[in-house]
Amino acid sequence: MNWTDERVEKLKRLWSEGLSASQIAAQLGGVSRNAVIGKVHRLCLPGRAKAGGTVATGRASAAKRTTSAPRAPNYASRVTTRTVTRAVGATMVKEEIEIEPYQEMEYRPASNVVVPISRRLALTELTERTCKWPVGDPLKEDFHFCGCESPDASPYCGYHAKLAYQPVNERRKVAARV
DNA sequence: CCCTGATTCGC
DNA sequence: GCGAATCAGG
Repeated sequence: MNWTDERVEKLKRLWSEGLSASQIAAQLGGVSRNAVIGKVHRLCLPGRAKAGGTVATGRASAAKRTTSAPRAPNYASRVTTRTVTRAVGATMVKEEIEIEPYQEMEYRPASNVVVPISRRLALTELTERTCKWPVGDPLKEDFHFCGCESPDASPYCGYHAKLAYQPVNERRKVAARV
């Protein structure tokens, strides 16, 4: 991939906006985060103030809110927290969300299925262990992938794996020709 | 183990 | 100039 003027400009912009090298690499496409960092140095762009890891974000003050119903006292408060970073226009949004394994306390519908919350990842941001279940219309802007954590080397999270590998189980296979 | 940026050095 | 490998850290 060539460092065209456009790409260099985009690099400068995103870097100044505080995006990480890997995220910039993802947005540019076709380059690694190392390439981005190397380019940043060659351009003599100002490095990150404090080296090593995350730029200071107001994580403490930012979103850490209890979104769901109160837990039953019996359940251990197993709360999965996950840090989601995404670029929204010209702003980096870094928030910590809480995902509770138990959707409801006692009210359990017949089908006890926990629908995962999509992380809305772009194609370039998928990794080995993110769910690659596509969501939405690929031709539209808001197309994205589930992006939830997928166990082992599975291409999908637990929920979407069930969907993916469940051919005709739902109903009794009337026309079972296999 | 996931991630971050920084540096080096062969190409 | 480029970027993978490596280093150093959270």
